[in-house]
Amino acid sequence: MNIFENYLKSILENINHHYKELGINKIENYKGINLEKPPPNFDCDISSNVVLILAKQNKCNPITLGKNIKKLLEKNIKDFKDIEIAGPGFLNITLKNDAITLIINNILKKNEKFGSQKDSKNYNIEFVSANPTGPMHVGHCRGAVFGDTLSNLLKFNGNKVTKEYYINDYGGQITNFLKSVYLRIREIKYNEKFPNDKSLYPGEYIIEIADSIQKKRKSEFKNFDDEYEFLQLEALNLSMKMIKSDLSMLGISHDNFVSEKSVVESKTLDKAINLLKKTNYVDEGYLDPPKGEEIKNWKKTKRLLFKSTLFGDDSDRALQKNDGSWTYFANDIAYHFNKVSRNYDKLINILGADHTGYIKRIESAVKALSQNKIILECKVCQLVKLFKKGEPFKMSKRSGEFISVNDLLSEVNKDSIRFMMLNRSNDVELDFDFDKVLEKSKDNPVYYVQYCHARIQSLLRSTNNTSLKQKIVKIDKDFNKYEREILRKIFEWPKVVKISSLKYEPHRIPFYLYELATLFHSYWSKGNEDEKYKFIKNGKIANNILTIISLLLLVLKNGMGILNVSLPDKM
RNA sequence: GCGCCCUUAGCUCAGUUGGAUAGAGCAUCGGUUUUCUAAACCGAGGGUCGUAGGUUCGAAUCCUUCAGGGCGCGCCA
Repeated sequence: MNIFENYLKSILENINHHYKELGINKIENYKGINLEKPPPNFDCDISSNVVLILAKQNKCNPITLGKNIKKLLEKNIKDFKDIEIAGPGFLNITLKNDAITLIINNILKKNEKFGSQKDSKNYNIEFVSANPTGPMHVGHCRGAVFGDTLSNLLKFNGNKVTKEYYINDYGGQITNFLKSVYLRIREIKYNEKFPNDKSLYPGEYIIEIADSIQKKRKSEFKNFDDEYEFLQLEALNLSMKMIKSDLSMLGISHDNFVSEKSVVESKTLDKAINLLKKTNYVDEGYLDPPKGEEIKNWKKTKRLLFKSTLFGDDSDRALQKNDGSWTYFANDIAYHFNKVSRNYDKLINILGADHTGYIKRIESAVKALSQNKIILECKVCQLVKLFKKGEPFKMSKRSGEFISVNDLLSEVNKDSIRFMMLNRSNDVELDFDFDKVLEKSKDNPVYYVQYCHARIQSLLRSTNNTSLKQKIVKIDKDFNKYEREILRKIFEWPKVVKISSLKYEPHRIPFYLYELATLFHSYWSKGNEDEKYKFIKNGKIANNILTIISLLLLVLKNGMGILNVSLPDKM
């Protein structure tokens, strides 16, 4: 039910049926022709640039062509009440009341499907994938909320989505983490001082993990290597438990957890590398040291490389380390080979800004692994900058000074966090001011949207109105200008959903909902100035307003549903 | 040195895959409540869309140049 698409179709059909009379060629190239909501200062329902595009294609005067097309469409499309030619040649279309009534009824019939795009792809979205070396911090939060909301959005459109978490439970960082736990256990048991070593994790939570493990295992903890396997099992388990609990408090749950360790231990890597060797994407070679910071133990020796320069990357990428063991990237290729073999139509990875440099090679790898059949698209969330009392607040995992999601959630609710994290394009840095979020003031846009819902519920309560489930709406009289503005905004909803999912930009949804709420609050307040705009008269709500309210509730529910932000009845 | 992202009102940011007079919030100033929720509304001021070119009926949007800011550039994960 996208009125813009529907009417665009009939307009173009009409023009193509009568192109000779219009003195133009049949339309072959539709690029750029569109229908949209007119700018606020034009009082009409739809506006289109068809004439401008066609005049260009046919090298004729837009105004003359416009007049002819206007005549044609007014005659042939019965939903159009009136067409005006404005500016350089825009068609500004006003719809008949009957047409509007029909559209509204169609929307109400669609109900929770209103705006859905009828896609049916099978997506895999990998997001969060935070190292299991500690709890989630605020920085992880953005990617988490982004990935989850994008998943909801794609599901809303009828796609199948697998939300995936890749557990980096392998490699040096994990050893350092386990060693830290081990040393904390020694600290607890033998009062040994925890060493001041940069490679270790000093955080407070390590002590908790250590304590819980040493209580569970009867052992002297005399040798790190002897305890390794047990520590690995237990400590990683505890870490993941913390992370999952944090995610769940944010309303996020993944469908699939894939462990790097299990990928490494499987034969996937051999298969993937063999395939890439056969297709000539992997070969032995030498690499020059990188241009940035100098690396001490660089050894220019022959090793297996992935030829990502074939895809436009700056350099080929090493698959083997000095000692011949596989690099992180090699393991990641195996993991993505595993993803490719699971037959998704599209893979999406949500990354933090610090991993931008990694995108080219992994996207290239997926192309190579799937013979260009499957596309991996990486979406980057820029940094979250933390502020406390207007002062920048630095945090680092190394020093253990960071604000965990858990700390945050003990003070701010999930709704505010989610809305705040999404109320900005993923391409720009996000200032996250604790004091502002904690204030629960009207500065916080989530309250503004929620309040819109609460006000509507309050209206319905005070008129004992429970019959909002009406299937067919009858319009008693013309909608007033405020109502028409709200209607036009509501008609725009499918387009917002479409663009958001097309570009993987869920932030458009909170912005849209905010604007919608503004129109409602504004209309509501008209009753303060003028009795005739009061919603409740003689204890009843007029049919037109009831209609508007039904539509608003529908869109609020669908929109906030995608964001997974609640809509309280009372505030 | 290279790659990616950003540069729009005093501040923080939207901007519909090229459209009409570039929009919000915050801040500033002024106004609205015997009332369906003031967590709200209305009004005012505030702009060389970083710079310089180009593409065309038309550019904040596309291309190129330069400048400024951020992130990254491992044979770490």
